[in-house]
Amino acid sequence: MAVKLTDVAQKAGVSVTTVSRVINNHGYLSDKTKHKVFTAMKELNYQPNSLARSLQGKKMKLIGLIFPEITNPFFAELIQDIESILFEKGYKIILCNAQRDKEKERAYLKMLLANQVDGIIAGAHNLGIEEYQELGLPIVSFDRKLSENVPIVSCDNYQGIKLAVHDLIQSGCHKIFFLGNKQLKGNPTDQRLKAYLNEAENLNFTPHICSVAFSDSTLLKNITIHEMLQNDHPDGVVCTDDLTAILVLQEARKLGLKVPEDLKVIGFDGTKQIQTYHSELSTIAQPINDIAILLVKLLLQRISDPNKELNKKHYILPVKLIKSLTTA
Amino acid sequence: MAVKLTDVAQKAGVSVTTVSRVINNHGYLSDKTKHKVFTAMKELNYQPNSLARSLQGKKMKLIGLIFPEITNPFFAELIQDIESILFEKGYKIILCNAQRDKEKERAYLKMLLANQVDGIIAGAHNLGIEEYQELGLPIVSFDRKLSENVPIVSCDNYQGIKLAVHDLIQSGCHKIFFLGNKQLKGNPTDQRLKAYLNEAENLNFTPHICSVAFSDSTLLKNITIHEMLQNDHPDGVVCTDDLTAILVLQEARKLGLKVPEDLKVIGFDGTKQIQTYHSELSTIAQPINDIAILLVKLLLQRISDPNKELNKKHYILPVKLIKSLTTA
DNA sequence: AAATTTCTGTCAAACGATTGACATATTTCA
DNA sequence: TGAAATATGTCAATCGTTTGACAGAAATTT
Repeated sequence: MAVKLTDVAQKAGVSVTTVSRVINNHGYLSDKTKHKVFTAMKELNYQPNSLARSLQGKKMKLIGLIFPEITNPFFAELIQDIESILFEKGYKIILCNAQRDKEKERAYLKMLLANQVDGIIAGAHNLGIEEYQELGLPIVSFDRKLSENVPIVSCDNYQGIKLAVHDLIQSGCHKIFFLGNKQLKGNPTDQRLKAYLNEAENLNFTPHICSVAFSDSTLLKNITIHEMLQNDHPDGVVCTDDLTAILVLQEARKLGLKVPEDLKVIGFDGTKQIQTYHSELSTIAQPINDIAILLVKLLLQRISDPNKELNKKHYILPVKLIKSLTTA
Repeated sequence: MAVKLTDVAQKAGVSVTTVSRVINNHGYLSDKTKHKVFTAMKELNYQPNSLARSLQGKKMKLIGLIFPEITNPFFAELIQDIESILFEKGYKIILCNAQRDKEKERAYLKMLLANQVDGIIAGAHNLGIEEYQELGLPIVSFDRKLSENVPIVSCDNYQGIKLAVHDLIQSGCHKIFFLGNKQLKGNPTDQRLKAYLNEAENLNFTPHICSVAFSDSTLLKNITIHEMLQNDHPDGVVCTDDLTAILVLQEARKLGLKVPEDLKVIGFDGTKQIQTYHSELSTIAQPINDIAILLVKLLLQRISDPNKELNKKHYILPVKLIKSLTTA
């Protein structure tokens, strides 16, 4: 059985109350007793039972993370950063993999509630707004509108695509395609398509949208991309994520298209991983670490002061164009 | 405040005991009462407090996962698979990112203990054996020897490298380098180097080891790889992971070496991600999903029957050679 | 020496749920 | 009709920890 308060008390030769007082630094305590208790705790390798503590109203120091997947390098890096920052602050994370599955996401929300998490960072894309509203828990969201009183953090999606389009135009492209999700759902990522359409108008080129859903299989995406390249002959493609952009590069290679001479591709996300292992890809880089820092900061703020009005609903962080060395 | 048992009882017009009995299906219960209670639970969106339950000796249904990083696609896919399987069985995971940091790993172990996890799946590489021994918790390990009574799951590391070496020889290579970690620490992955050395002897070629640590930075790895390619002119390289193998491909390209004509490279891991986005890479594929299934199965066995003797200490799963289309 | 401050202990209630003991009511079926 | 089975309720203890009330003891100040 695990070591408990009474064991420590016995070992230190004091009462349980005293041990509890030492741990919580509560009331008068002599250095001698404190020392006795601390050494006893160390010797027994005592860990206070978080569960029992939290029943007393103490914080669990537990945060739920809900993301659609972790194998996507963007989410992996974001999650890793969030985890590191939270660890520094004494929080642990329960990782939830919503997998584009509404039911799973719903089940996860219940579970997080049952486990008394202190708050949730939500980045999944499935559920309607309602379920999040009635949780009564501090929540912050990434790139997703959940409810009026859930702050959103996202990168400057609009500026990102604008940068991408301008870069392609400046590189001499004339037939620029937008490759990504076409559906608008009121989320910040909608700005990507909007930016493309606006810039098409501003810069006077005809918009071409090739629709692939984030959730489409690689196979399906490849077919769509293949058709686009073969039938429509774009000379520039703006993609809404790096992985899809790489598929475009691969299909282009198969078709014997020369990159960047015949075709220029720009991705979106700019993870360290893609930049390291696919440095041939130009991309719009999201400030992943800053996003992580801000998400955590906002969440901890809301945890410590849940009723405070939001000073801001939507935090938009700047993006950066990273040009590939081969395209330069 | 969160809904609790008393609220449900009040709503359903029964006693708390009855509600608890309904939830735990304990004793005699009429369908009518069950129904009343269930509807009350739904209407109030009641979630039993896991913490309070676990104080009663109930399982938390929580598993701690300790891995060195999650941005590596291999770990990302393994973690994702483990998570999915555990979710199906009603378990959640606390994700711990040990980050090659001994202190962080130690802190995590304490934290998992304090949070009353039911068991741990360990894949990190930092700590000495001692700390894991005295946890008094069901543990299973991936690719790592932790203690006599912690079962290990790994792929057939030996066979993997053997397959790789044979393939290179059959493809006509004469100067085959081993690129990976040189230190032997008594872990299953040591078999990779061992297999290489053995096969060098069996197949009569001189072994060349180029040492890069798993934890080296990409920059450092690149320098080492660059020097190896430029100074030693290998015609085949066996890598102990796919990411390093890709670095070799990239450096080779920079040096103007033709792959596979001048140089053949084989990686190790075979993640879906690398296979999708670097299909030019031959690799030894680990059966990630099977590893996940087995890890979970063994852990749950140990949780349900902690004192049962292990029938086996080390489970070795078969690997598969995946040849790239370009090399074929 | 008396008053005050500091320290430690005992005791008990609370957190939310579980569960056994026990009582009582209702139903079932010999 | 009466015994047995079924159904529900009351009450209290328990899990490990926190915390307030209260009581003394020891140390410090006046």
